[in-house]
Amino acid sequence: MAPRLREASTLRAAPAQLDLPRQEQEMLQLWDDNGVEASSLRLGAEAARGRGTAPAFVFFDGPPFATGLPHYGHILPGTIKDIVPRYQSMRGFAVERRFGWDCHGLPIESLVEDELGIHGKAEIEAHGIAAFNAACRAGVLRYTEQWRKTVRRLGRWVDFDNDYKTMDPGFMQSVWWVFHRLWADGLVYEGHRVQPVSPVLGTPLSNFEVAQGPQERDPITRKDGHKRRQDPSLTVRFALEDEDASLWAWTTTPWTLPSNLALAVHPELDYVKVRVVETGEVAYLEPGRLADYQQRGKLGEVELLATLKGTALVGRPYAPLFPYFAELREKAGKRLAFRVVAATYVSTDAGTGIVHQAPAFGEDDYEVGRAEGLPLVNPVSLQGVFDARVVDFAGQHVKDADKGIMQLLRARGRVVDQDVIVHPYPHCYRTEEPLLYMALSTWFVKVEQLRPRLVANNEKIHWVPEHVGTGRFGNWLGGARDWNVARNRYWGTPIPIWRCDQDPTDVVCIGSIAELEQLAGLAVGSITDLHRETVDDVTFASAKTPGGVMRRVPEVFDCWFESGSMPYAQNEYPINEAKREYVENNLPCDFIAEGLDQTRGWFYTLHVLATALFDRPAFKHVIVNGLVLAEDGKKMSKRLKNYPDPLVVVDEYGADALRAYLISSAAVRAEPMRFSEKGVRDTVRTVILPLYNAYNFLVTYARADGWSPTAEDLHSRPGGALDRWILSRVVAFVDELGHEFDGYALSNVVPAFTRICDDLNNWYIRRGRRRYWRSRAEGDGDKQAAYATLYRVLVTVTKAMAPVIPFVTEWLYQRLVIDTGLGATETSVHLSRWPQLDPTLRDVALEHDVEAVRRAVNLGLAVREREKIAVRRPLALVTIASPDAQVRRAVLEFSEEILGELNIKRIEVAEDDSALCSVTVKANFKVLGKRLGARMKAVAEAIAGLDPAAVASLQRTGSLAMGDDTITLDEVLISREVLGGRAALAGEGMTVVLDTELTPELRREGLARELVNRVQNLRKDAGFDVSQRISILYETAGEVLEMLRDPAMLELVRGEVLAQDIVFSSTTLDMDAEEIDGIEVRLKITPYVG
RNA sequence: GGGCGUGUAGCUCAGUUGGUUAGAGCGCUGCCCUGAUAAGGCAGAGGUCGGGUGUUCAAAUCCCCCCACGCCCA
Repeated sequence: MAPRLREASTLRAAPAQLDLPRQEQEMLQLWDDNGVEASSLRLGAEAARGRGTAPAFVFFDGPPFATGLPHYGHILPGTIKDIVPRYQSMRGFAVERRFGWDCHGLPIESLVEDELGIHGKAEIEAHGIAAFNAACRAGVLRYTEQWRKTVRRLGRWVDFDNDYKTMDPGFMQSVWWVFHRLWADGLVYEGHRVQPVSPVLGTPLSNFEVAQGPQERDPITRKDGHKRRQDPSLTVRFALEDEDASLWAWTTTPWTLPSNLALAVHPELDYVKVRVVETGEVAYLEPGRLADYQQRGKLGEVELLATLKGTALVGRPYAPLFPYFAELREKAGKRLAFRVVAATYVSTDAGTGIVHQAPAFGEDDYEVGRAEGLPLVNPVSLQGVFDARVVDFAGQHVKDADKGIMQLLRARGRVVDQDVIVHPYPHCYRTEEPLLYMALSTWFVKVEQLRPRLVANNEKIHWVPEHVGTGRFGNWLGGARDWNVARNRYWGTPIPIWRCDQDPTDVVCIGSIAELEQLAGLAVGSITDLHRETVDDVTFASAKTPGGVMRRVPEVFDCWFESGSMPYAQNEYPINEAKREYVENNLPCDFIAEGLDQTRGWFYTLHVLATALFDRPAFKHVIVNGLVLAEDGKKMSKRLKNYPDPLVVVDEYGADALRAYLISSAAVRAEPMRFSEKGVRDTVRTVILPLYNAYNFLVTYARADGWSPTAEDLHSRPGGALDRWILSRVVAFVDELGHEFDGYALSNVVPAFTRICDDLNNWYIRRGRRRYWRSRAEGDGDKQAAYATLYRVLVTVTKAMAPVIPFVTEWLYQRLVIDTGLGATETSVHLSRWPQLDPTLRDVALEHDVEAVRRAVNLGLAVREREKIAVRRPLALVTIASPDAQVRRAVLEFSEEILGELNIKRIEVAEDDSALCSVTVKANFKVLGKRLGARMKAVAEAIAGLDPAAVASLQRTGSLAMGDDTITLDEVLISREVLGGRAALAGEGMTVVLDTELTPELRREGLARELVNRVQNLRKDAGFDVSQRISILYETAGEVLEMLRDPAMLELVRGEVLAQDIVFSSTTLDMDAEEIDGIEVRLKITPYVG
């Protein structure tokens, strides 16, 4: 097949100046102008509505909080969330990609509180829930335009127009449906949880809010903690009722003592009964703690009366410190409170080893109380004020009451020791006042009961990396606790539970708007929103309690409950009948991707709800990414400004480079990565430019030759070894890439790409260069094969990489395929199909051959380096010796490449290298160790000491008797070392020897090549086009002058540098002075004007 | 305090079921090549494999302890 030459090429000229960010902007414009993104997204949306023909690949996008700006923590998962759907689209699937917004919750409420200048329950309610929520609604989407801009600029295709918002009534109604289903299945109950309360705000705080509070680094342990504060350190005696002795207990919160209901001991620990010599008091406590009190001078001499295990104390009754709850002492004739209980959390780090229990005021206390059947006594309001039951301190703030409580106890002789302690303690993030922990009523989902199903369903999920699923997530599921889904907040989906004002046990759960309208006697369609300001006022008559009015409980949902409901709620399931089937058919979804921090967040809530509702996992494949840290290894911080703005980075280096950089990092394997701008810059050089350069080469010569690609060029089967080799490599590359994409192993993609670029640029093009320069002979089939193969390789690699680097691949595709009219019907690489190559193009043996050849070349170049012989200087002969027949064949097949790379005239191959090398033999530990075990050491020494004759025999016959053993050839490793005094090197499977003898002819040619080099440098400096013909004026002397008088050499120089004439001149002044082997050469080159 | 992960060259990371002299890319230094490249090639320097024990003929790899860092939980 002859190339069609001398016509104008259909390939557009490459731009003089490469400007990747500008090209990306042009591609964005192109996608907009041609509706490319929209068309890809439309396919997915159609599949979601049950229309369209392509099968659906279902992707769920986790909703970010709409109150922050996008940063690298979003860009990394965003890139992953773009690559996979792009790949699946090219594979022929329709991928719906709806962006989601997490609109509810504390972040926006906090912002609005700041903006309105109001804080806490009382102020918000005074302001009005309707007004407060209106402010949240108005403010929550403030950054959506910036998100859209950033996401678009990064090349992520996602549907913003058809987005979902957790504050949409349809979404919220589905959340109600989800909760109602759980309710109907008996998975919801009302219970208590000990929560931190900010008394000034009068509200419980979330963990998130607690973490916003003051954080100090402990000067000694260097651990981050809460703010340090001074608290009382009080040791109190509790009088036993069955013995004239007391139990000593320690507390830093005297205000919890009025609510004391029990004392806890560790059942396994030893306790002592002692008599204090000074006072005669008999007391129980843990001996190590006793010693501590003595050491600190708090206690004098004691007399040991007995030693006993904690279990021996369990059940013993003591007198209540205060009378307030004394009636709880017994219930139905059985001791209920004021007794010793066992608890394994009791430690000997501080206190007495006997721990005061107030079940309402501590997590551990609460659990112990629950296990022991103790009642829950909480005489403290959310404002931190004692109620009437604590008669002596009623109306006082608990922290203020501490002093009075201590005075009272001291007056009654109950205080063993009073001191102060400085310790870290959580404080309110707004008021900086200490938080109080107290048990509050809330609503729970019974997750503990679901554990076995959660674990079983997790086994169906493909986690990347695997250990997150088996380790972190799996462990978390195995120990999952019941989920507190209620929050005492305002801007959220209200919990749809209505309770009777007469009978608190009379409750109903509402599952839809229609149901509520019907119960409340409202017109169908009259409720158009579900936020608190709308539904809090909806009441109806109790069905059970005559005269009772049903009112909604005040709480809203944890916003994680909403995001976990996203698979159903984004499609308004099950109310929206049009999408019902789609939702049901596509559970679990195919793919999600988020950060490691979502293990307890979105991953978990999706999984819990999918298991509870459908007993299925929520997703099939998940990629978990790690945290993106700043270059200094610290968290990225706006305040520290320790990272560059993403949009600035993109404007400087392009989104492709940023994407390729992120996707190649450890962060796609859930490990933390350090972001560095330099890393992005290097990615331009090592990833983007190699592909562009290969393209640039093709275009340069195709245009010079007037070559244009045809559709056949994408299917031809070239005969030449070099062409067959690169096609084989491309087949391998596409296979590898497809395998990585299919396995969601994105971190391997870019390394595979750089390998194929290396093969293409540094071997295929480099070795094939001259095929493109030859004269424009008609009927030059090899030239056509060269163009066609290079073209095909570029198109294939471009398509294969399109999901990862969508801009430069589109730019190339437009030039390679669309411009040349070969684009079939699609207008974008992203609407084309993933490359599918004929697998018979793969030739593994050929790939091995080229590896051996490249090894031989490297050895040859290393010899030249060592011998200090420049590659420019031709040599006469290279000998490659190898016992491997395959290597020898490969060397002969590619002798032209070897000779060209090494600049040598002739090649010889040899089988026997024994004259060149000494052979050393070593045991192959891996093979032999398995067989010999402990005898390994001795045999290895014997093998190392074998004489050359024995080694030769082993090589010849394949085995050798050694004492009692017989070793075989594959049980040893033979290495070669070139004998001294030769220009040779031995490598894996071969020895390369150079003949360094220089004949006068070789010497002359070397000088000619030097001259060519000087002229080429001048051409480049002058900026001449590669096909520009030139005239040369020169002045020189000696050997160089002699060389130029040799017609053959003159011709060589002329041909290499495209010189029309080479003329000696001693007159021109503005010549460049060069030097070759100490001889001055003065040169002037000018464009040839024919 | 618990769970999970990480610790290997100046930097970013590979390192299979334990097995020869621990590798790659980038960076650095030197040399070289260039009729595409914002390039490329060859070589060199640079490692107590976080520390310590143990198991083994043999440990970066397996056990135990410790240290540091990260995330989540408490």
